[in-house]
Amino acid sequence: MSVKHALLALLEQQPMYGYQLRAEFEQRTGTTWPLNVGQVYTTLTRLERDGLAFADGEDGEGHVIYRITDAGRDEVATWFTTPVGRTQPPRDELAIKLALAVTVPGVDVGTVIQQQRSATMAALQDYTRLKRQAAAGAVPDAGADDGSGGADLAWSLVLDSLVFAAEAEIRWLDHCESRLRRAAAGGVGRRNARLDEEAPARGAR
Amino acid sequence: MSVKHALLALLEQQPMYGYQLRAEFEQRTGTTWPLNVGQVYTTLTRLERDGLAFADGEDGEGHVIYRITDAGRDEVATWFTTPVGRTQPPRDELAIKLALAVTVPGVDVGTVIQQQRSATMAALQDYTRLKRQAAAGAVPDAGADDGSGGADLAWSLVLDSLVFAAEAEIRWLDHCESRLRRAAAGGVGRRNARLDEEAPARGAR
DNA sequence: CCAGAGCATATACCGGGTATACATGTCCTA
DNA sequence: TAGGACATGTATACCCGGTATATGCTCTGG
Repeated sequence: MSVKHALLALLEQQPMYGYQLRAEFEQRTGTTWPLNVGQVYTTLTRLERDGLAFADGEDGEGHVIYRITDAGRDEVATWFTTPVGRTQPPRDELAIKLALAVTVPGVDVGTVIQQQRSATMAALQDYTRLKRQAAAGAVPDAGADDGSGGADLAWSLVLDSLVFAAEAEIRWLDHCESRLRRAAAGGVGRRNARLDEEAPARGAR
Repeated sequence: MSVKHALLALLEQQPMYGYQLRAEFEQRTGTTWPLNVGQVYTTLTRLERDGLAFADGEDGEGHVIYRITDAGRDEVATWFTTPVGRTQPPRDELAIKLALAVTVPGVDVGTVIQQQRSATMAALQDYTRLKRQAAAGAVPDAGADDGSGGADLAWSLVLDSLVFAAEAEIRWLDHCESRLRRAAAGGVGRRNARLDEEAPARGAR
């Protein structure tokens, strides 16, 4: 639901049309999560259906202008005041992959971990390179108002978020490696982590 | 695509029926990501459509047994050997929320951050509590094979992944707070972060 | 005997996300 | 100046992930 609420928050700031909403969104999140235009319009349709926004005619250039409603303003307020994530974290593909790699025989978990670490470290370098670019491109000192409304700061914070997540991923991979080594050395769970055949038939019932 | 590949990996280990696949999946990921049964069957249908698995009659109890194909085995192999995430990381709702909170006037970013930190720390405590339970429930020393096939180890690693992610989130929130404080003190971007009205009209064109 | 619970399969439905169609306007250039 | 490339702008078709629900079945306890 993040796109829906993000669009609502932008509409709260100012009435806008679809294409403009995409531009504003991407100005704040940069190249991280390019927003497909189609999704903007479908989301706007749903927002109108749910009474959170409505198309309010056209401006001078023929753009369909959307406005937020009072219900929409309430929705934005609750979105900002309600923390996210405590219920069900989104499925983590890497965690699922490793959980399967550990339990399914015939998979070399060590290689999976090593390759993933390399890829994540490469991504980390990309992020730091992007951060350098962003720092260079930013206005060194915009006295009163540079017109960006802090969009470059937001984009920088998003980048930091990716960096922190990638670093945590690498730490977790190291942690998995050492735990697997310990398990292989000790008595418990010395199977898997190497290709050993003949899995016992163990159904659910 | 993580569910699709996870089911394929399970089918590579052994032919199974739908309900059994869900049980095997949840045994490895615990209560983290409960898998809806319906998704299993729709995914199986798609797997059959794409030639990665096929329904191979019934077993004694009348269960529809699915088998993996050679193409499916290839798919699993490439899944395990190809790292994940370098292309487009999944949308992070929290990052989007904060990016919007920073750029949209009238939002108290400090409160958003503080509330989120509290919620994340609560989740962190839940995770460590679950880890204690898992450690207590695990077989202390299963000499040869406890029949779980390392499912408890996988579930424990998944939990660790959640812990690492939550810790990184908290670190990022602290980082955001200090950056915002610095921005508020310095010259650049002293707007936002406080409710100041009268946003200048700045459209995309 | 039957009410409820767990097992098992299947389908309807919605939201997220991508690709694509289509139309307009602008700008560059052969 | 005609035309091609390109950005702007809106809209729709389509697939996949995810949830809820319908429908049987078996087993068990009161």
